Amino acid sequence: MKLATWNVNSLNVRLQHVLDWLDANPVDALCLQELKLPDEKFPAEAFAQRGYQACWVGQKTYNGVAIVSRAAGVEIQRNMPDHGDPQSRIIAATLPCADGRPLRVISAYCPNGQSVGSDKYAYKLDWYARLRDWLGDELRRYPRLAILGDYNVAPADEDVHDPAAWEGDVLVSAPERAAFEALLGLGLSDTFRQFEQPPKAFTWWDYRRFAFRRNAGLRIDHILASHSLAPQCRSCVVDKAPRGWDKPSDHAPVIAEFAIP
DNA sequence: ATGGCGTACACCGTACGA
Repeated sequence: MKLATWNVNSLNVRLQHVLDWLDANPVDALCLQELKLPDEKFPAEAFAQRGYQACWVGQKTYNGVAIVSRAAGVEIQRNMPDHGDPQSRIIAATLPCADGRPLRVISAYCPNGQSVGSDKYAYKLDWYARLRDWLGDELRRYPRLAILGDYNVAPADEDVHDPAAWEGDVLVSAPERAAFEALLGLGLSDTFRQFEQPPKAFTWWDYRRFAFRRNAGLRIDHILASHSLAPQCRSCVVDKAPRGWDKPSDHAPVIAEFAIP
């Protein structure tokens, strides 16, 4: 069972990249973020032609998340319940597994936060607190759970190309890292760190200043697995290739493989 | 200190991302 996540920075612009990537990487489920399109513009037919189902929650211009999967998802949850928040950042679905135990998959686009101390930063921390509360409920209902997405947090200095330059800045500030750690405290594992990894492994590189060429990136896209799923994780890797394609997303996909049927 | 690049909407400059 292979699960992947990719912030595509507009599915309108990146659809061909996603389809090409799926042809080469036929994962069981791909979580997408930053669709930047309304529900009625989601290209469900393009995925169906390749044997993929999808569920999504869109939004004009901003945000928007989806789960594209071989098997149809059930118990689909769009946004956190009682969220009272117009931003489309969460979708969850239950996928069947051959061993009869369901797998809960969540695609998450966590807020960026703009700058420390801004209104958007306060929204980010509040959103993380709501995510933690709701995830606690989800974990009780679905012990086998994976939450994949763009967390907009680099958890540790080794996830930052230049920790001194980024010190205290948005994406690495102590309150943001604490909010991320609080998710792990629910009983989730950062699957990437379950394995030996090359140094300077990142998932996002700024479009400006040749950041990708200089590998001046951050690791902000993560695959978290519950304690009943994490021991089955066999690998977690970043696929840097699409970041080098023509007109790329600024994020690269992350893929985790699990030893479940 | 700023903007640098890309996307969306459409006010063809401004908001936003990370």
